Amino acid sequence: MDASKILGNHQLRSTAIRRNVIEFILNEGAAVSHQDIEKALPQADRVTLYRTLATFEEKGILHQVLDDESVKKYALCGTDCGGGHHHDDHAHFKCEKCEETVCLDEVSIPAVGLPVGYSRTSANLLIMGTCRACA
Amino acid sequence: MDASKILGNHQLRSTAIRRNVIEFILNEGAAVSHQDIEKALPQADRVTLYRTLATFEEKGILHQVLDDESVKKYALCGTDCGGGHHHDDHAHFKCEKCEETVCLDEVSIPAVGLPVGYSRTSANLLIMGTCRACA
DNA sequence: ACAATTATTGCAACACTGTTGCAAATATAC
DNA sequence: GTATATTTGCAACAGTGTTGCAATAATTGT
Ligand SMILES: [Mn+2]
Ligand SMILES: [Mn+2]
Ligand SMILES: [Zn+2]
Ligand SMILES: [Zn+2]
Repeated sequence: MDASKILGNHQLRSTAIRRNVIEFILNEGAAVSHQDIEKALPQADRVTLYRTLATFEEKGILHQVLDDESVKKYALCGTDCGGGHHHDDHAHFKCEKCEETVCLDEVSIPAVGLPVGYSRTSANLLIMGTCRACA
Repeated sequence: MDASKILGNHQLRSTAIRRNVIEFILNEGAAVSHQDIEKALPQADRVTLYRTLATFEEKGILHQVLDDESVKKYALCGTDCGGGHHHDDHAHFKCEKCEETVCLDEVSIPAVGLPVGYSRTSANLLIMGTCRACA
C-alpha cells in the first residue's frame, strides 16, 4: 500500500508529514501513540501530528485502539472504513513484555448477554498477555 | 458496606477523605474519574485524591475500568481482590447517552481464539451502547 | 490521657498530553 | 504561473498526573 495513494483515496492532500506518518505506521506493524510518531519524526510539529491523527481518524485511515495506559493509540483501518464510519470490530492484543499492541483482525469481538434494557452499538476488547515474539 | 470497615479490612487508616471517597463511589453506582471525585469533594487536595485512588487500587479496593476517552476511571472491586491481586474479570458497559460506565459483574469476558504463540493473562471488554435508563 | 511512631495530607513545582487561534507556507486546480 | 483552499508552525493555554518535602493527623502503647 502506497502512502500517497491512501491520501488520495480519502481526499487528503499529499504532504511530506502525512506520507511519513502513514509510512511509519505501515512499517511499525503495531498500534502507535502520538509520542511514538513524534520520536520517529522529530522534524514535525507536535500540533500538526495531533491534527494529522485526528484527520486520519475522521477520514477512516486510522482507528483508535483502547489501551490500559491512558494514552491514545492508533492503528490502520481496514478498507471498509471511511467518512466518519469505522468498522474495526476486532480484538486487540497487548504484550506485557514488549508492550506492543497489535490488531487481531481475524478475531471478532464475541457477543455477550447484556442485562435487559441494555443495547450494544460497539465494543472494545483488549487482551493482555505475551505475544509470539516474547513467548 | 461501611467505609471505615473497608479501610480497616485493607490495613488503611480511616481518614475523612478516604471515607468520603469510598462513600461517594458507593453512592455513584458507576465508575468514577478523578475529576468526578474532585467535583464531589472540593475540600480535598487533588494530589491527595490521586494518591488515594492509587492506594485503593494497590490494596484491592478499586479496580481501573478501561475507557474510550483517555481518562482513568475506577470502580469498586469484588471481595476477592486485595494485596496487589485483582480478580475483576467482568465486562464493562458505557452508555453513549448518559456517559455512565458500569460494571457488568455477571458478564465474564469470553475466551477467544488467539493466534498461535500468543497467551492471555488478562482482558478488558468495554461494550458501548444505550443503558436501561436511557433506552 | 499523653507521648511516640508512622501514615497521611497539603502545597509548590513540574512534566506531559491535548487544544485553539492565527499567520505563514504549500498543494492542488485552473 | 496564479488563485484558492488546505495544511503547517508557533505561541499560548487548560487539563492530567507525578514528585519532594514539611505539616498534620491516626494509631499504638504507656
Ligand atoms: Mn485494530
Ligand atoms: Mn468493574
Ligand atoms: Zn511481545
Ligand atoms: Zn445511559
